[in-house]
Amino acid sequence: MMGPNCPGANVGAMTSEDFVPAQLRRLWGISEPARLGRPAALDVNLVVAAAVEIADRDGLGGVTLPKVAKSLGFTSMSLYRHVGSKDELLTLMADSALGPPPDMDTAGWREGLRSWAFAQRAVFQRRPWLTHVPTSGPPSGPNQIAWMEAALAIMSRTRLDWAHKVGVLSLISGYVVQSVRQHSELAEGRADGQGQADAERDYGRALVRLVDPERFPETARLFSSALFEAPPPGTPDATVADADFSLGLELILDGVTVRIEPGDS
Amino acid sequence: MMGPNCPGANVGAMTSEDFVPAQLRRLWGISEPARLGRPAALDVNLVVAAAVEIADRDGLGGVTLPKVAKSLGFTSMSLYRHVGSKDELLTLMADSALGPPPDMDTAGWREGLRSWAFAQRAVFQRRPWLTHVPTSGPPSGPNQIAWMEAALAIMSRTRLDWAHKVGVLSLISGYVVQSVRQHSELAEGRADGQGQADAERDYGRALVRLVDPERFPETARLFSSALFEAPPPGTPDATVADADFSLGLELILDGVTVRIEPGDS
DNA sequence: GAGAGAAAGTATCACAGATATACTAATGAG
DNA sequence: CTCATTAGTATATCTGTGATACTTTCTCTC
Repeated sequence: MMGPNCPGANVGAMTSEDFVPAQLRRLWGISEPARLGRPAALDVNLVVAAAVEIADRDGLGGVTLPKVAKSLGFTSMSLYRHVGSKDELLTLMADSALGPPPDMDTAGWREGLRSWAFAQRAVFQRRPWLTHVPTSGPPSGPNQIAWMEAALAIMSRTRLDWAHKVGVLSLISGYVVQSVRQHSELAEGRADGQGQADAERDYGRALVRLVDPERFPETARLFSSALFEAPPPGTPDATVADADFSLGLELILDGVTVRIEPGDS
Repeated sequence: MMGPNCPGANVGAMTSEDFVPAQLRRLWGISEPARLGRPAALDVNLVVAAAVEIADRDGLGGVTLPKVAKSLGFTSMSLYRHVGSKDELLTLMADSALGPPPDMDTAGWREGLRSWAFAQRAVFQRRPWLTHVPTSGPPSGPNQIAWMEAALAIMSRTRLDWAHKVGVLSLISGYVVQSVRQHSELAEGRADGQGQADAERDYGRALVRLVDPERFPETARLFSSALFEAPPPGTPDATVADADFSLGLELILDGVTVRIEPGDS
């Protein structure tokens, strides 16, 4: 799991008071520079930046230790000196690529949460691979925490208790992830081959033949409803996607309202 | 992508009227038995069943073509005769493992959707690997369609339009997936090593030292809130998880209520 | 009642990625 | 200067996907 030569792997050397797992130290960028021995030409941030660049270009699947190393002019094994394992690299990439949250309107909780959700969605849309990074633990990177802080700040004037705040936060952030992932996976699925319109038409045609109206009456009605007819040709995909996203988000916010109702804005 | 020897790979041989992609045919179990040549000892269902069994035991990561083949007493390559690619195998597994939806209370939409969500959650909890199968397209397997039908049936007495029905459905189902995945991934993360309590204590200790109250005031308050103190020792994990799940679900249902409000039950 | 030829299953192979182990190289403390 | 310490490398193993080119075992046709 963890390379035997990782700095900080020798945990016993530290006081239990100072103990912060090596992974967390790397996540927060607090590693002692190591004053002895050969100086490092490489460091965590370099490695992570290179990996992120590759992910941006080729998706998460394109990130392999050999490729990252080559893009830096080193061998694969050199990376283990800095990141412990590929899983850890992914975690580091996720926090780094997430970046800090933008300044946000905190006037009203509803507007605040809405803009938080849209901001996060924008980040994920720019880097869809982020939604595919397996969450290997509770949020612990500095940027993840910063986003969390932003959301909590938005809800701070609210009478919600901590459990509700955390619940709302994870509901919304889960929704954002889920919705971006959905879209990006569908887009990927039809990447090689035909265009979106063709793919949808084929899908529809095939399924209409498979979905027996006796067995699946509602679904059959859905497939023959206007929803699956071609949208007016001028409509950009993004507009449709935004509408879908807003629909769910506003629904959630309505739900939140019910909990906050009697209280302040 | 698709094995060169797949039955049905020779698409040109079919009328365009009959055209249903090979993958869909396998998904719906409608492949002509092939009256010529050597009869098959293996078939899609056998392969999929074996793969599901492995996934149940070892997780999705444990599913590899060699292992599946060996468990059936064949070689890896033989599977390509029946499933086209590993990705397709995953899709087939997902639909098969999902199974048909149980009979459900359709009296009131709210109770209906609630029990739909809990039913789906139960399936996912039983097979957490299901939440990790990449969705390679819109729902198209017979079981996926059946679950969709069930949800649409529940909403059929409602005044929601199709766009809203689909929106609500995907919101809820996304929530279920997200929430089960979250839990299973966290559980996995602490699988090797210490128990849950230890892990959480370590997490808390480490983060408390990293989360500067100046920079992250709300988060710091959260960490020192009662929420992170140990729950009464008798409480089973499942109870806590159920409460978390219900919190989000009821919130969503409240949101749905707002859309249905003036209408029927 | 061959034997053509189609489909099932197999044997090998090439390749790629993760990561352990054992090396060589550079550098500052003493 | 020299040696403990740390950085990066070389090499090798193990595992997984999937390509290519067989051999086997059927049925259908002549």
